[in-house]
This record gives sequence, C-alpha cells and structure tokens, in this order.
Amino acid sequence: MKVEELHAKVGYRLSGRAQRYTEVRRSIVERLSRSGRPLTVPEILSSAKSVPLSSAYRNLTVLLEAGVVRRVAGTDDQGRFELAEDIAGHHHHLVCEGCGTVDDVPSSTRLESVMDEAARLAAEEQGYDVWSHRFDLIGLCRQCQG
Amino acid sequence: MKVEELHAKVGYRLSGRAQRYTEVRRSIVERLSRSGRPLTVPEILSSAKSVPLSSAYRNLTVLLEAGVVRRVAGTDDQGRFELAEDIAGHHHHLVCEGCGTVDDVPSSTRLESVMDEAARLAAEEQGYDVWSHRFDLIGLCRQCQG
DNA sequence: CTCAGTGCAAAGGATTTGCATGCCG
DNA sequence: CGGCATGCAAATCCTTTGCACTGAG
Repeated sequence: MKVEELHAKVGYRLSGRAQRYTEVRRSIVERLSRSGRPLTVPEILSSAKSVPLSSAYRNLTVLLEAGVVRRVAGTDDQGRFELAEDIAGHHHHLVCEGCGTVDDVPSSTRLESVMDEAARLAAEEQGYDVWSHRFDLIGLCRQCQG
Repeated sequence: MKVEELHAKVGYRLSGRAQRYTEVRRSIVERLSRSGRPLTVPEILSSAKSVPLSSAYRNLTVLLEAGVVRRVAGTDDQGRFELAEDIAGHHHHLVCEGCGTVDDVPSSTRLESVMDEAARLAAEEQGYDVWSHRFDLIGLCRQCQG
C-alpha cells in the first residue's frame, strides 16, 4: 500500500471519530508501516524522539479504538503494536523467546482454510463467537541462537 | 494423568534443580491441573488464600524455570499460567476479547500437521529455530456475547 | 471560541526484589 | 548446620490519568 493511500485510510477512520490525524499520529503509523514487525512503544518512539511516552500511549489508544492499530502479545509482558489486519494484511508471527522480538510471516491460503475450519469447530463446541485467530511460531531468532 | 503421576513428574523436575516440592507448589500445580484453562495469579490463589502474591509469583517463576508451567498471553496484559505442554498435552486457546478469559481447546492431528509444515517453511525463510507454536482463536465467550 | 491534542507529573496495577526469619534435609 | 522457602514491605516496570496549556478549525 502506498503511503498516501495509507494516510488517507487512517485519516478517514480518525475523522469518522472526530479525531485529528496529527503529525505525531502520522509518524506512528508510518513507523509501524515501515517496520516488518510489531514494535514496542520505546521502539516506536526511537524515530520520533522528544515525544513523551504518555503521548505515545494516548495516541496508540486512539488508533486502537479507531481500528487502525492492534496490540500484539509476545512472550514477555511488553506490549507491541502493529497496523490492523485490513491495512497491513493478514499474517502470522515468529516470536523469539530469547529477546522477545516478534517478526511477521506471510500466511498461505491453505493454512488459512484449515485454520478457519478449526475455528468454526471450536466455536461451535464452546459457544464462542470467533472472528479472528493468531498463529504464532515460537522459537529463537537468528541472533539468539548463538 | 493421575494426580500421583502428576506430582511425581513435577517433583522429579524440581528435585533435579535442587528445589523442593512444597505444599504451596503442590497446590498451584493441582489448581492448574484441575482448571481447564490458563489462570491468572489471583485466580490461582483464590483456592489457596493466605498465600502472598509475592510467594505465588516466586513459586511460579521456579515452576517456569523447571519447565513445569508456561506463561500464556491473552489480549489484556494480565499474565496467565498453565501446565507445560508435555504435562497438560498440546492444545489451543479460545481468547475472549471481552473479559480476557482464555479457554483450552483440543487440537486435531490434521491441523497440527499443516501447522508444522507452515512452521518449517517460515523457520527456514527467516532463520528462526522454531520448536513450538500457538494457535489462538479470538472472539467473545458465551457470557460476553449477551 | 471550542474542543481535541500535548506535556509533565503523579497515580495505578502487575510483577520483582531485599532482607530477616522459618524450616526441611 | 546450610540452603531453600516464605512474608512483608519497598522497589520496578509498563501503562494510565489528572490538569493546565497550546493549537487547529
């Protein structure tokens, strides 16, 4: 997705909630868009120094509510954020148990269809209303294998 | 798995690390064993009142290091714990975005084989050493659908 | 003018750690 | 006895909130 298209989409969703698409928010969205993986708040701010943590969290909350970003859980308790699926596309994660980093991995249609089937079955059995799934691979990234 | 067998297994792993299988640890393991889902620390303690949070966390850390329990991430930032896979068996999770509860779901051999294949491919491509995966279904539990 | 956005500082909540004591092996 | 285990309290870490101020529409 082109950057202009990305910003247009995000701006549209924010305006629909009477919220502005400010410079800080733009930079957060762009940072997430450029990174091929979910980022922690400090990582997001590493490019936009001088922005206080509280502002970052507040903006992320707004973007979260607007359905622009999504929170991702790793193995540590550090929160990570990525663009929503309908913007970044559906994918899976490689979670490193060494350093906690999470990388993106594309999915495959075959895998998706099997998972959807599994979701339907599980949902029926336990009365859940399932609308999404997450498939994460747990292991060690290249750096942590040393 | 029978309770005696469970305790024998856990006790063995702890003794291998020069650590005792105390009453509190037994109660934690039994609580997790009985529950069909990952529990938060307060939930674990609900049956063993009078045990301080710090002790629970310390014991969970020991059990974590001994490979007896595993930490599970939901959608909220509340940590949840369950028995390790080789004790509780491999399964998946139903995560409720409403209340944060996580329920267990059994897996299927077909699903597993497809996932293992996916894991191999992803691992090769990005240089990860993958040894496990997690497949979680996200939605709303029966209670939260009202 | 008005209301959302921003900074700074303080508050919160979950989890960890220091230290002295208790207890099993 | 020696070392792990435990309680309590204080400390941390990440995240959220209160409040006053700035700024865009």
